[in-house]
Amino acid sequence: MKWDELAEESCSMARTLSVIGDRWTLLILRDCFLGVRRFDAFQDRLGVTRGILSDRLKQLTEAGVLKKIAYQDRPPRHEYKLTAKGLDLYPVVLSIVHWGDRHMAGDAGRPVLHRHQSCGHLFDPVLSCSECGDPLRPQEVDVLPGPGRTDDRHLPVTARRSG
Amino acid sequence: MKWDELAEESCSMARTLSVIGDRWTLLILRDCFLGVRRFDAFQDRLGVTRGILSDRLKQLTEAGVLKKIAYQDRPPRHEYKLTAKGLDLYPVVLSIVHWGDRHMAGDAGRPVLHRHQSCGHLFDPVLSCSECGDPLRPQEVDVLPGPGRTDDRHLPVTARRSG
DNA sequence: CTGAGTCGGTTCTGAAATCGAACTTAATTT
DNA sequence: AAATTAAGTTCGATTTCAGAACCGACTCAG
Repeated sequence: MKWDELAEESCSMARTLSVIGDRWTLLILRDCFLGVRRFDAFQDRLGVTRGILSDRLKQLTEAGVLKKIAYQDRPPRHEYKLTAKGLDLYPVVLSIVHWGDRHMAGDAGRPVLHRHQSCGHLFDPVLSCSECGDPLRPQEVDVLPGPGRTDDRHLPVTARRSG
Repeated sequence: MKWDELAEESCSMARTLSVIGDRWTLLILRDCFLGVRRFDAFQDRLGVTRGILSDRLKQLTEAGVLKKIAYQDRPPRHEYKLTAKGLDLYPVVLSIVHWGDRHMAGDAGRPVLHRHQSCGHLFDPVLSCSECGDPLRPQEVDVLPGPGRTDDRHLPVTARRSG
């Protein structure tokens, strides 16, 4: 399967991965959320080759996750900023960071801490139910066919016993 | 930068991506959460080549995300199951799916729906603060150096003005 | 007891992606 | 005039991936 075929799958995960399912892309997004905006700044921080960086920034821009904003005209220069669509990736990024904090931090502890401005506390992110507010656990979630389903390859195995 | 170097970075995101930062790995994990357990079942559902699948399952097992469990002896056969460490990736997987639901679903709507058993409602996942319970927004989160930090390449740009 | 099928892989070759380094273009600074 | 900055592009060498065939241990049907 190729990257552009991924986007056609009847699965929201596959479609999302067609945009962000690459390690450099996700590291670029991490830096975006940390306030990095310029080509050379990404390159210095990430250590990625310029060719790859150029390609990934173009893809993210075409996908509507980043937008190019000019900050001077002669010579033309611009910076990359997260769109609303890109800002919506915050839960993805923070969930990934949090798993690393819990399971990949060495004895020295986690490399960064997060503080919630509105309550003032250091916190961990928790994924919870929009309806009742309780934390979500995989055993307590049913996966059902939705209106946009075109095949049942991505339903749970327990829901496909008829075939 | 190579994959094994990623694991040494002073950044929880980079460390996590050294384990799951690959599109096939994440699709394998999606299927794990949907109840897929066996090599050929993964191969049928994903359309991945057997060589890649073999490699990724080995990596996930070595990383402690999956464990091999024998279900018969002659010939030796086993299945792959999520460990506790693997189950902790649920917020990552669900956040990715949810972003796809919001931003990549076509006119037909999302391919699958999620129902929370304990409250009975169809829901969206929300990332919230462990301390006050409010939804987290990137503008309201401060990133601070933690005890395990070994350099400041992964701090926000605003926290590095001294250098 | 032969032949097909199952399961969990490995091996092979050509195609594609990535790496590192150098080069380009337009403008400013020394 | 020469160096520097910013945002890329280009190029050859290396690495990874895709697609297909093959393998080994066993079971089952005839």
